[in-house]
Amino acid sequence: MIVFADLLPVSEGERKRYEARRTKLEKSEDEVGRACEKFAEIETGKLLRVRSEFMFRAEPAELAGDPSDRRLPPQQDRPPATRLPSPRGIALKAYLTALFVVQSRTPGTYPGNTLPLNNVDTVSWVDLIATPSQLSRKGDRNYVTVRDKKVRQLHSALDRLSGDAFQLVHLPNRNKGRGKYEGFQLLHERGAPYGGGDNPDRYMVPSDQEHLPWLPAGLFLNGWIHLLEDTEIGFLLMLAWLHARFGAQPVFVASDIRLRQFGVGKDAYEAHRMLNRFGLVDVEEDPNRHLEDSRLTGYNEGTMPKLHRFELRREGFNEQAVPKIRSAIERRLR
DNA sequence: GGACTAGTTTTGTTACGCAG
DNA sequence: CTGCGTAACAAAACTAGTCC
Repeated sequence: MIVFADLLPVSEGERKRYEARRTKLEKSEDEVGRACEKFAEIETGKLLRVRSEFMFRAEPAELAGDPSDRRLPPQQDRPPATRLPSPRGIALKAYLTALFVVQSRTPGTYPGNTLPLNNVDTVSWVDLIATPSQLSRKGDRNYVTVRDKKVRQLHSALDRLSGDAFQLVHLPNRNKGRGKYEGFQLLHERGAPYGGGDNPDRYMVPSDQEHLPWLPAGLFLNGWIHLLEDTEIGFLLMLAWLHARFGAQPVFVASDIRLRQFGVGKDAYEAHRMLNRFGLVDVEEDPNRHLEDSRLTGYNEGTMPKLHRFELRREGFNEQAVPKIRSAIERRLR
């Protein structure tokens, strides 16, 4: 694959970011492989379908302060897909993973949760996640295993997902002395209402008639979910929504909609470059971008915007994430 | 106005050890 | 298995530039 950005020299900061990412890849690698094997042992959906409310809010969020700042609306005003990301949390990944697993059930039903959280005798939720966690030991005893760390990360993610701020998960055993996370139940993708209040609906497997944004099963089966950053997943979900709305053609978003309805800020928007390197997104520059006219007229006038256009490369997910990401990084650092 | 880059600050999860 | 306090840390968020 030819990536023209590869011809530009690598700056020091960029080199550092790529090296950090490679280190993380190396730490995660084995776990990713194991998770892929476990996915193969259970029933999952044929692809990941996500209801619109998860990544898009129909009613644009208010922007505080000077609108020309192009700042993101505050966390609580963004849709779940862009509110969930956190420095080292796995809440977004855990929720999407649960959706994917549960979508193997009959459409139109409220799916039960049949997997244990952590049981060595059978495939468990903890087997389906992979993180860069390493075995740590003090002297030669008293060590914390990778599995223990993953269980904690999962607990923390479920705490966050079930909190008032999100309401994407219900913990029926919350008040039990032990096993408070066992049997967690999914709630509707909209999560907590923007104005406050409760999310009353349990998660229902979408019917085949519902026309929903979707991502390929390879996101999970080939290990991408563990290795993409939350911002990159958020960007992919935005593209999936745009394709659901506008069909299989290059899509673009005006910044006002990107910020107020998708909650995708400048940094998350930059994710497109990495995703392009990984072969997951095609990027097309607007041919009219360098027109003399520097004044921008409204997007609704049918004028050509000077925006990049994107297209999901869904076939990209058919590749194994680990070697693909590694080669993209190597190619850049060479 | 938008794409893009670099550098800095903020954020809040995670790691960790230990205790119950 | 669960809870707690602390510190480390990575990613997000922000600031401030350039260029067209």
